[in-house]
Amino acid sequence: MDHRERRTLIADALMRVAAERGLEAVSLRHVAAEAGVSSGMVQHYFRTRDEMMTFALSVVHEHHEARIGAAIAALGPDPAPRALLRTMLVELLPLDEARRADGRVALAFLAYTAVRPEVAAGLHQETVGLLAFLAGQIRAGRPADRRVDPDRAAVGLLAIVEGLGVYLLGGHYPAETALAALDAQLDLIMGPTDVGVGRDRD
Amino acid sequence: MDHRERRTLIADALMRVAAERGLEAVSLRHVAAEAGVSSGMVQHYFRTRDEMMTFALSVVHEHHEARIGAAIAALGPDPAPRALLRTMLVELLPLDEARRADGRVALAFLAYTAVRPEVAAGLHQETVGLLAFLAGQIRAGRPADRRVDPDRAAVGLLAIVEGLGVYLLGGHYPAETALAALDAQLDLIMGPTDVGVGRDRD
DNA sequence: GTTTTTGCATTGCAGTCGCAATGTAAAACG
DNA sequence: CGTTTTACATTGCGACTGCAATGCAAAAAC
Repeated sequence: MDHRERRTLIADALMRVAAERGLEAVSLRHVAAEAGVSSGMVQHYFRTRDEMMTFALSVVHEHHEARIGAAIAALGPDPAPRALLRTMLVELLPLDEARRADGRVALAFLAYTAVRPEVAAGLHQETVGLLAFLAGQIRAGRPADRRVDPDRAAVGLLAIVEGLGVYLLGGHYPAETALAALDAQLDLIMGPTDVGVGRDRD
Repeated sequence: MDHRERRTLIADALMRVAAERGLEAVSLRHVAAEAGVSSGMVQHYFRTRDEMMTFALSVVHEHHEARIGAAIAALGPDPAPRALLRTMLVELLPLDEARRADGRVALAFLAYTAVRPEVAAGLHQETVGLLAFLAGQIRAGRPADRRVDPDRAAVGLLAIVEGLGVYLLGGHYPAETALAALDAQLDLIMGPTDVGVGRDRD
């Protein structure tokens, strides 16, 4: 079993602890117990707690990307921009328990990095990439009569998803409300859809 | 000096600690030191740490409402719905250091309550009230030709502000980007404005 | 073979934590 | 007046923290 794999195993345990009891309950001993290993081993793979946290953050990042990639792949080749966007963004919402767990961890890390700006560089990169992709899809799928700036719309769309995620995690709304809001936003940006989205391009 | 006032004083110190070093640095001793009092006094006013946290959360909530109230009051009587909305929502964005500090605390509490659902009831109430107000303003200010559902639009608008706030706190974008996205969203919901309408501040 | 390195486990330590217990001075009260 | 209550301050304790140090068996290198 190689180094990276072990670290990931530990980071997964960290995320389970964080999802259940919050980041402040993440200690070397708790993580070790959750992973079913000795705390010495955790220390062997991460020399400091911060190193462990940073690595776990990168794992969250990978989960994120993997989820998006899988959702896109499941759409088949050449998906309509609107369908692609919706699929991606819905995937980012914490609608089931698995994504809720990831979401709680991500939220906790958000608060964590807000006070440790030096760790947040990776998150920043991810945001920029996502934004560019969203803007591209909006540009491709927006009807000609709409005067929306794709870049601004992308920022707004991503912010909506983030915000909805936060409110969902807080249990402030049910899933349908969030989905309705997301669809309404897509309508606003890309025009209301008829049946058979994006089939009628010329 | 009365009970409530003392508690608020301590809660303010708590928020300063939380804004600078995160909620995990909030301990009885740190808060006491920051407030310039003995830790025994803190304990006298809050029997447990959780009680202190919960009270501080309610103070954050009050700050929030006070800020919004002041912003609205500053607009004078009978403001245009769009201007009112924009003023309110801009006020919620962490654009200066004071609001950034509040925002960091709010974000930390968000992560905190995500794992302690029993504490989050107050936040829920606030959200519901805000949503109803936003929906009312959208309904009042939306041009007749737009087919937007005010309730969904309100959810979206609030989510955008929350999301933008999160990204601003993370330093992922500059203030102008967030403001541009907010204005673009208001354009989408309420129709594009002519030059000079509510576009000229902050 | 021996030696060195690797991969972990165990132990220990200084520091911090929440919180209870206790002390004390002033205020309120009868 | 004495007594009780309030408003703090101080001390202490057991639990927990990150982390260094050390131990130790197996693998790798020589």
